[in-house]
Amino acid sequence: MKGNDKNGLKKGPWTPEEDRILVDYIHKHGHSKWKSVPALAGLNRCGKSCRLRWTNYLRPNIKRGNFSSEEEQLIIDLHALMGNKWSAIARHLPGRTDNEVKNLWNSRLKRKLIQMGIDPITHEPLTDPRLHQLLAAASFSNLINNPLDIVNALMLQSDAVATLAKSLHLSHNMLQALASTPTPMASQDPTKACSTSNEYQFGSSSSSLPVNVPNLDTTPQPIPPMAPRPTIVDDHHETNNITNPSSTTLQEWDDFMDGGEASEPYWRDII
DNA sequence: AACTATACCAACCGCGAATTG
DNA sequence: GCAATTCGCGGTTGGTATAGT
Repeated sequence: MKGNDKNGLKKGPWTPEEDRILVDYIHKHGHSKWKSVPALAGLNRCGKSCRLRWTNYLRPNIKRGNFSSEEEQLIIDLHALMGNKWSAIARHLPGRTDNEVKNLWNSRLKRKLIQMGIDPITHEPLTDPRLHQLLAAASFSNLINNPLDIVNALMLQSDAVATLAKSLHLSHNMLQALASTPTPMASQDPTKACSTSNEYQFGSSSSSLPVNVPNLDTTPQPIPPMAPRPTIVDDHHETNNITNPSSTTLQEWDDFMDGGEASEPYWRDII
């Protein structure tokens, strides 16, 4: 039957009635065993489908609607730090699910970064071949319609390439600090290390977003940016910002580097 | 008005980790 | 200690809405 799997379980979109049944059941009995939830609740769904529906849609305190620019910026910052750890990123955005964050990234943020000349995977400036590759893959009609944006992206790149050289220096300092500081943290997954902070702030500039991370219990620790930090700007203002590469937040990275804050002792303190 | 392309989002799938017996 | 089961996560797909031609 269409819409049912081989076990006769229903697949596809949930109906309001199914939602009501699931919510009622979980409110009364909880969900200690997802596998048994559908049978006990009287739903013709698999447990996995119930769990997904609950965590991504029905759970209390889910925040629906558009992401604010602050939330978008935070996702970019966290992605630079954690990579595709959507659940970890979502934990820092109250009311948002990993699925929502992932969808936002794949549908909008990734493209925005590419337009700004930033590699969405590494968060580093795109090299020419990589830029062409991504631009081709993304088929940006708006870029094509506005050749100025391509020029802007390339200008951003030249600005960023200089920054990249400095970031290599930073990496060197980090490695030195790691090598000379025997600590368990050095061998840990940085995402795990991050998730144990109560809060952290990106960069040292005044534009850093204060990131409140609830329900975590260790000492707050400022974490510097791991990569040039692109700032998402409103579409309506994008052109104005981009036409002046020197005014981008890459400058913040420069300041961070030039200020000597990213020296080996700095990283040793962090570690 | 009809068709096509694109963007967005909900849901599914498969895999690895954690838990249980 | 090990196999089976359950859960959580990230990647991907498919449906729908909207914009563009």
